[in-house]
Amino acid sequence: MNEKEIKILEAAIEIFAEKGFVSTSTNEIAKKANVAEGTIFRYFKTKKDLLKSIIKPTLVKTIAPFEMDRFSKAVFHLEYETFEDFLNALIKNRMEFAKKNKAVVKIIIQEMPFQDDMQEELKRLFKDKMYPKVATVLQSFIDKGQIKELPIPTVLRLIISTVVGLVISSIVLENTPFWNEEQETERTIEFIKNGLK
Amino acid sequence: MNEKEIKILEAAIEIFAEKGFVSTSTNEIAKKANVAEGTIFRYFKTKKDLLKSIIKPTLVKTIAPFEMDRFSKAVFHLEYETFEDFLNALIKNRMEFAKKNKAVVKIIIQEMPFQDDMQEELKRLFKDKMYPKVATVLQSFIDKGQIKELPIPTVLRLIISTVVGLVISSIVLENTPFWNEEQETERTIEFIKNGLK
Amino acid sequence: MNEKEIKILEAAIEIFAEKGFVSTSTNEIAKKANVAEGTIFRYFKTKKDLLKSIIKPTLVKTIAPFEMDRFSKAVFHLEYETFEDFLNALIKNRMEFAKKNKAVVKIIIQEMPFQDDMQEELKRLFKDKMYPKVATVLQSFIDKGQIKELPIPTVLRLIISTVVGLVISSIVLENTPFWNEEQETERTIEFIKNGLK
Amino acid sequence: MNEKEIKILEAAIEIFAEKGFVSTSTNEIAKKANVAEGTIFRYFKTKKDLLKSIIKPTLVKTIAPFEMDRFSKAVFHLEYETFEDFLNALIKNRMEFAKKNKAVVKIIIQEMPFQDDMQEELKRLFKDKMYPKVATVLQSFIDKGQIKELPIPTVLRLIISTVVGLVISSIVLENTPFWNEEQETERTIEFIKNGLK
DNA sequence: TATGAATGAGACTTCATTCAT
DNA sequence: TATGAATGAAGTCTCATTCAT
Repeated sequence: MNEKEIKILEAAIEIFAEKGFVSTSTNEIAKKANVAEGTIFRYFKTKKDLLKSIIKPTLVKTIAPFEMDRFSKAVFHLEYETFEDFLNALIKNRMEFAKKNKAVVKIIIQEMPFQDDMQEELKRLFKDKMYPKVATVLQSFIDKGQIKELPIPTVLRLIISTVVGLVISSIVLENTPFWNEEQETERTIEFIKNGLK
Repeated sequence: MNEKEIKILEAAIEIFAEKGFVSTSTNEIAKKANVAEGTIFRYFKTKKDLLKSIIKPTLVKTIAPFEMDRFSKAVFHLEYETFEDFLNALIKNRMEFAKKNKAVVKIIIQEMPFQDDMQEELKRLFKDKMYPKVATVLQSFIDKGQIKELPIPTVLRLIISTVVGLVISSIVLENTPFWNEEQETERTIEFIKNGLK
Repeated sequence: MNEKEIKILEAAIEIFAEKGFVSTSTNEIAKKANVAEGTIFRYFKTKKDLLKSIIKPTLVKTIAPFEMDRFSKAVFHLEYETFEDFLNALIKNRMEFAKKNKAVVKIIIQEMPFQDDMQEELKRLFKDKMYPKVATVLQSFIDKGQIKELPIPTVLRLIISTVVGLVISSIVLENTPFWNEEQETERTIEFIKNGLK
Repeated sequence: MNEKEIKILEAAIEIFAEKGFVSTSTNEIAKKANVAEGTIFRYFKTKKDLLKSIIKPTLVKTIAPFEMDRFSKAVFHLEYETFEDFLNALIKNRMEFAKKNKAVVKIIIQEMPFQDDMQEELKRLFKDKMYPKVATVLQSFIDKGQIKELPIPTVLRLIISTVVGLVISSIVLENTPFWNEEQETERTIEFIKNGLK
């Protein structure tokens, strides 16, 4: 990927995250990226296209691990004897990812509700790639009696709510004296584990 | 409040929720409200002002109960012997409110990150009106041994994450066969209760 | 029709005729019309729309007479004993119209080849409204032996070519010493009459 | 002439004819010609220059014959006893040329009204090279009594109108069942001949 | 010689806001 | 009080042209 293209993407990510997609002008992006406004449109057909080019890779990388072997080994390998080990691996991995991609994650959360086409894609990715694998693993823990007998979607909802809450808190409170990330992560894992026991 | 003013607010709420604040034109609002575009600016100095007029009352109503006696009686009265009873009252009350104000809640969630002045106000409201009361109640449950020894902010974060997740699921999945609200509410309460035990 | 709307139309007609549709900027039109650029778009949704609003009425007025009674009386009434009388009425009437609408006629001739939708409409108008009536009249002159036995489309092509040539010459050479309109019109009528005898 | 230059010219002719000069982008031409956009500007200083390079040779070739010996022999040689023979030679020759250069002829007709410099050149060519020769020939037919006593410009206007009408019809209706070229050419010659008798 | 990335002027269009009625 | 025509700033995007490679 071209150097200017990268600079444009970086500038766009930063400003989109700060002011939102619609409130960001291409002129502003160009200035921050140190390119001419026209240059943006050489690399991205439209402004919307630029947004997609930002969101899609991160979306894919968010979901993708669930279908890859290495991650499977890291997170979903059934050798994990306990639900707690699984939660540990899952949360730490996703937390790290979210913090590395803080700005893009913010953009995704904020713009997704207005981007119907991307919503569709996200749903598809989730249903086809992520859900089946996660469901299998969770079911195995239910079978082993480590999680209470609940519908998988309910279990998933509760886990996701809590983890997303953790991620957002971590992003918002990062670098404040109120936030001890390791400790809060431990507590969150404990909370979920007990909540589902 | 004038009839036209109400019609403008209603129209704005509906469109803001659907398309977002920036992507909604005052012309569109005027048409839906059946008033002239100029009329909007008679009641609301600017478009941003209209947004504030929508968000603020709901924000206040979201927080206000925590300082009012009747709600205090309903939710925070220390006569609640158990944490479960408290959670029950809290969640059901907030769920009902969120669903009654679905559109405005959506607007608040989506626009708040970009409205620094309102963020400030929200923080103030939270810190001054809501947090002290909630903290007291939660502390009382900790003292009684119904909740684990954890910092109040952590407890609050975990509860709020889970409840917000419930509210969003309820709004998104409302009227689909996948969603049995009463059941999911019960399960969520159970989850929090056990998670914090 | 509003005064500003008229001023915009007049300005657009003048500049379109001079520089062509694509080479005319809305900014230029606005300046000539003494309105703000945005005002143009209150009255005409797009620039293309403005073009249509210019072309269509003239197109209709060009064709319309052929279906109206008063003009029929003037041009097509079968009381015209001779083909020459008919030609006289036709040519003088159309010449006058073309000169009154010089600029718009120029625009139509120049832009029509690139406006597929209008071409379609023109074809329809011609086939449904104009051709049938003209064909009837021409046939009657053939039957009376005043015109040679030729296919109607051929007759029409020859007449139209010659008349359009006259109109263009008249527009181009107007106000030059080389042009004596009355004389040239007479000669053209004579030319057609003899050519088809 | 370089191979790339030719490919550029060919591509430009095709697209100019289809979409018009202003609506054609150099990028589009480059793609169709299979060259880089910059290459266009190596051979033609500006886009306008490219247009001129297309129009000029055809314009010259349109006029040139009138000053060349071989054509003079073919068309203007005074050995032609009759006006009809002359018309025959003229029309068939010009029809063939127009059809061979259909696209460029279309471009000339459409762009000439907006290109003042080329208009000037065309006028000059016409006045200096074409008119004198044609006038001489036409005068000879008038003298022989084969054409009515009319001013030469008028005669020329009537002939040109009719022939241009024939050429356009031929281009537009080419390959439709409505068009029998040979027949229509004969009828047109007959029309002019009788019209001027 | 040929390329094509980069430019920035300028195109069309939208929209919050004003103000005469 | 209510209107809606008018504004013009600002937005997205296109394109002929340049220039380093």
